[in-house]
Amino acid sequence: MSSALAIEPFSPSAGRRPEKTEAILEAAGQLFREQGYGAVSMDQIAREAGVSKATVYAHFESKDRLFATMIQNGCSAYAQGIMPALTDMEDVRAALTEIARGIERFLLAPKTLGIYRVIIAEGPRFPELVRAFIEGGPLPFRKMLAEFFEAANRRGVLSVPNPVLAANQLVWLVRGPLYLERILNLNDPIWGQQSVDEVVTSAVDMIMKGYAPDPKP
Amino acid sequence: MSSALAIEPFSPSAGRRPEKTEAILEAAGQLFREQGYGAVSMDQIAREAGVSKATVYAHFESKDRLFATMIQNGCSAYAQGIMPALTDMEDVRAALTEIARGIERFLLAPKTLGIYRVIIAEGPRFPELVRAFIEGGPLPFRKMLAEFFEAANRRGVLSVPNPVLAANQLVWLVRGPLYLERILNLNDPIWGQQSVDEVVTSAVDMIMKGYAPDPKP
DNA sequence: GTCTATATTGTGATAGAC
DNA sequence: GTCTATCACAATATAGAC
Repeated sequence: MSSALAIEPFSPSAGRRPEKTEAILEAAGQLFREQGYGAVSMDQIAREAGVSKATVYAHFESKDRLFATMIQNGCSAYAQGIMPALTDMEDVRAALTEIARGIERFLLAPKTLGIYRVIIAEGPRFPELVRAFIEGGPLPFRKMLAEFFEAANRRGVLSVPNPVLAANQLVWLVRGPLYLERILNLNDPIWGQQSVDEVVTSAVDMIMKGYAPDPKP
Repeated sequence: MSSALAIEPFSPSAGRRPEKTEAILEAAGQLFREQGYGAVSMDQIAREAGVSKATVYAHFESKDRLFATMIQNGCSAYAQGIMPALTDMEDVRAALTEIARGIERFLLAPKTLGIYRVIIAEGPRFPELVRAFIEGGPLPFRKMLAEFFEAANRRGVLSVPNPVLAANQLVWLVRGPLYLERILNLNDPIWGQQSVDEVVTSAVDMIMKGYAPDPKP
């Protein structure tokens, strides 16, 4: 219920077994992502982690803090999982396609969506956690993407007046058409007639055409 | 906890005061949208609606059913709120801009986002409710948009190979860049340098360029 | 630190008077 | 139908033995 959450686990990890911390964190992460914060009890987490409830409380001061730590873990994975997408930039279309595939692979993965689901659900109750999440994941990625567009702009291979906006557009051209059915956990597609490949290809196409450099006058 | 939820309130509304039903529904809606399902108690709802808890149970069989009815209410508003966007179609750019503004106005409004927040949060626990939500809101709107693109395609003013995909792209080109900061209830913008007008204008531009008809050979 | 057993508070739901 | 008062239970959190 406290609204001031520190980020780290207990400060001095005196004597606590790191393997148990890990097990608890993993169990909590899976359960929270699958069922949400309110639907998961500390008993379930303890059972799933193979420890007693008292042990959970020995490692994490409260359910809130356990939740916060779990989200932080997800942010690290987030940043690391998508960064290596930017390698070459000779062929813009190829680079964009590579990035788009990275977006699909990571931003629409079940684990990532699980984190989004719970952050969206509990965000209003954990404002500073939301802030940390944004700055640990979406923001650095968006910055990186914007820099890509700026570079392309400087080279004259694209004409991008607002790189930040372009970054968001690329992200959502890929993520958007598949977002609802995935974040809502629907088994069969809502709209039909949209393969992942088509979404990716069309998104890249859209960016290429929308930001094509002006023809020489 | 039951997973089989009928949609309507109690079947025969024998003697129950509709004004109280309305008050309960409104209070529940506001609380659920603001705080989520798990964080809101029946006591709060009763207090906010100005009735006793027993009265709430006289009108709605359970918390689940109250939740379901509230979501259904939102779907009606959803469908009605965005449909009138399609009036003229002489000027495609003007029509698209009109639609884009409608998307911004409705899909990013606090009330709509509140419904999305709670549907995303509790979706896994209420599969048939999610289904009803999709079919009551997003799906008919997407169909309507797809028909617009088909018509534009037939007239030759746009060249749209996959109208359903194009519909999703337009929706998310407008919604995406503003989505995170709004659904997470952030007071100040995350990315900066993105006005609503710029997002709308750029989205329409993107669609126009991406689906411009081929020049005559 | 880790366990079993327990204290305590919250909540969903109901019984009975009017 | 609507209220007050209450039940039954589940969940967070802790005490005390080892």
